[in-house]
Amino acid sequence: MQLRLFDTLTKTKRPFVPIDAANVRMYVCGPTVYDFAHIGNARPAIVFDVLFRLLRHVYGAEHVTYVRNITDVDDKINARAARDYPGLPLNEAIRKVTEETERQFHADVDALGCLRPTKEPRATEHIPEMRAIIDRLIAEGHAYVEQNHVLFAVASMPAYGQLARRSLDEMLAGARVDVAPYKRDAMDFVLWKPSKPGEPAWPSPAGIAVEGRPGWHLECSAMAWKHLGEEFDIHGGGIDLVFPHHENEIAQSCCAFHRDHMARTWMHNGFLQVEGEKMSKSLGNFVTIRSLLEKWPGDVLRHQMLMTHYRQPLDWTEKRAFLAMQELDDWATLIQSRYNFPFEKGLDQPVVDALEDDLNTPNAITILREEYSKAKKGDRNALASLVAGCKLLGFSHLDKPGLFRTDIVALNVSQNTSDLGSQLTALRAARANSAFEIVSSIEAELSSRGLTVKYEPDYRIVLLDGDEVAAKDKINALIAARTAARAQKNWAESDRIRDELTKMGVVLKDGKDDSGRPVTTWELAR
RNA sequence: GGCCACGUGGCGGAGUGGUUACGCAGCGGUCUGCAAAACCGUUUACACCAGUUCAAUUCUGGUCGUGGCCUCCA
Repeated sequence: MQLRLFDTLTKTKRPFVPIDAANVRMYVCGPTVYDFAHIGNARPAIVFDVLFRLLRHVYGAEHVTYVRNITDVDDKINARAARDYPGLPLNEAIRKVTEETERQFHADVDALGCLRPTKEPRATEHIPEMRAIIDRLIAEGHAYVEQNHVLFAVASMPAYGQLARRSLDEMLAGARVDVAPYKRDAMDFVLWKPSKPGEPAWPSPAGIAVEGRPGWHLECSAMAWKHLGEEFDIHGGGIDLVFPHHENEIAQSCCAFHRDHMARTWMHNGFLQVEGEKMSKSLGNFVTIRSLLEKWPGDVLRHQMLMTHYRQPLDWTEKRAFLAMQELDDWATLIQSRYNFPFEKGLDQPVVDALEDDLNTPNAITILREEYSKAKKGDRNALASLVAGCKLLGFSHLDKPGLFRTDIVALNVSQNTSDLGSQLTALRAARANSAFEIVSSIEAELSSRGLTVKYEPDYRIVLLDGDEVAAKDKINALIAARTAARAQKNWAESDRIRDELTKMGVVLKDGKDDSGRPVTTWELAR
């Protein structure tokens, strides 16, 4: 099957043909580094990571270049720097803010299982490229200088508005913003603007006396040009970037380089809501990736994202996260019990086919469910396909036992085990993400309740309010007593013992071994 | 106000001009002393109204609802 992608510019799903199959080039708009990334930011990171993995699979890992920029010059960064480091010179404070935020961003997307892009250019390292683009645009009448600003003249580009599918007339009719006095046309946008005193500043283009800094849209044109060339294959980002950001990138790059296209394919992921509401600071539901990673393993958040097609709207809910965790837990439990890592054969073509159909991850997951079902019945090939498919989708912790499971042993029945469940979930996620401060704080709280946390070699976490060996002995003794009672058909005693174990958080499963003899196994309640 | 998406069974979520999506939950069954687990089977759907068509959940128009962009928020 041939890779097909939906292109926002033409609004069609069509075969993807790279300009150069030996170097497939993709650009995705990255974060502006001034604050923790929120769950909405996680969506493009994960979506385009899957595309990156797919492209690497199809064209070879060494034949794909994925560039995701870091915007490190921005008004909000300046404001944050001034707020957080009032004592420092602004430029130094800005550096602290951007470095810290970038570090945090990387930790977050790493935990979500995203591969690092091939290149992560920073805007401030591409001022010469931006200046070069500005010079070209001015020389050719696509941009003009006015009151120390450089502005792009949208009237100079007939195709302006093509991506967003709105004409200049429509935009002017719908405009709700006062037009800045230095603009010739209401829709003209800033390529360069003067810096305020103390702000980051670079020498301005000819005709401007004061130093200045670039406009946001220009940064991406410059970085894409530098690292991917004048024209490349795929440009991605959130759907809210279509206008004006991507529209303006197209205007800048196409006019500067005399190209009909900046990118051959434009891809946009749908918007994300949280618990049915728009995420906003004013509503108090601004959810950071970091805060979710304290409760859920990164793979669970990834699975939850991929359950929905990337172009659909997605509602992030706790309930859905739980579904995602339950399914991954089932898969991981099966894989760990039967699979010898690192065995990496058996990638299932239907999974690849699903992804090649405009990144249809929900269908890919459906196929993995079929493989899971077959693997449960002993099909080794299906098991290998499940593992390989999970790997292609970027699930990175399915080989770590117990990662998704909550294990409780509360020997003292007075403990409230339902509360312990959420504590253990948080503890497990924190360990998975190396958030050791959080681990310590949870351990301390549990300790204050007289509970000891034990980390089993098989990654299970066991909570004890007594001696561990004694706990297991007690469980085994109770099971043995129950087995004896059952042998004598003393059902009352058998059920009494089972109830006692249930109160301890131990769930019994009666089965038979290979030779047909009755065997009772137990697991800890979820 | 202008432009653009989305609206599928209890929940999540694909897809298609006529044919079982799938997962969770539910229900029934098998197995179990009972229960749990496991396995098998299975009910419920395409927001509303009109149109095109032999046939529409799928195409077209309208209505309602939700959301996005037009304010350097993915």
